[in-house]
Amino acid sequence: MKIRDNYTCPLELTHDIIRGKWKPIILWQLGKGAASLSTLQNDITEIGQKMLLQHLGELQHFGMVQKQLFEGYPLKVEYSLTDKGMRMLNVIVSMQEIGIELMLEDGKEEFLKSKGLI
Amino acid sequence: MKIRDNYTCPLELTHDIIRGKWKPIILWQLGKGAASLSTLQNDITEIGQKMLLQHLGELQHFGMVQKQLFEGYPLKVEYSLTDKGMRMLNVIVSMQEIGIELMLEDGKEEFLKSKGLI
DNA sequence: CAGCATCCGATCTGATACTG
DNA sequence: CAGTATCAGATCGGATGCTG
Repeated sequence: MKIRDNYTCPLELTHDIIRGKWKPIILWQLGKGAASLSTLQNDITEIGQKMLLQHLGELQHFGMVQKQLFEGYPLKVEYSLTDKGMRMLNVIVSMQEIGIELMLEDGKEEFLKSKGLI
Repeated sequence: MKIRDNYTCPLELTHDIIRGKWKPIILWQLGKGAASLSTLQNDITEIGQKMLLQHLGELQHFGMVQKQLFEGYPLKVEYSLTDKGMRMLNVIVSMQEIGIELMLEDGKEEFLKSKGLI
């Protein structure tokens, strides 16, 4: 993603941070706790490794996610939310909640039930 | 914007609704009250007419915005938030708030003051 | 004033192949 | 397991000109 170096409005900044097809779901997953690259890739069905790494990198750039490296083989890495990331998670949670509301109003109860969301 | 006809997750739906460079600011502006096309274009500096119309159309598609036509010349149109749009505004407000927090932590007080945001 | 059509460069996404 | 490089197609953003 093209990263700007300044913003004309706070809204624009937040919008950029969660921009991209996979950013919200990555934050959502990390909200459950730290995870390795492969764990994330298993949990987020259909995401490719390249997009996962790219979006993780952008989230690190914005200070939402931190990476911890463990020495030795096999390689081990743990991604987790920073304090900022946890606060950003509030926005993600709001998005999830209103999304559920909208889907309910659109007659998607069955779908939501099948996902265990209601 | 390419519009999907189904979503695998509520978060994905909300993310799509506010996707695009100008959607959050358009919702923000309409949160202040109904507005005409030209009013919006004046208030949102730098947006072009095409993007404004396109994003307004998408917000209407998702039921966030409604359009009221007035008969006679000169033509008059009023865009405003629907009930859903007003609820979505809560997400936008959260985004603005966390954006302000992040900018403060990044030493942007002067900028925010100049905008009257703090 | 409100809105549409077209064209083009910039960006985004994803598949594939390769490295430590 | 974690991460990089490259390439192609889809999408996005914006400038411009035209219509009712």
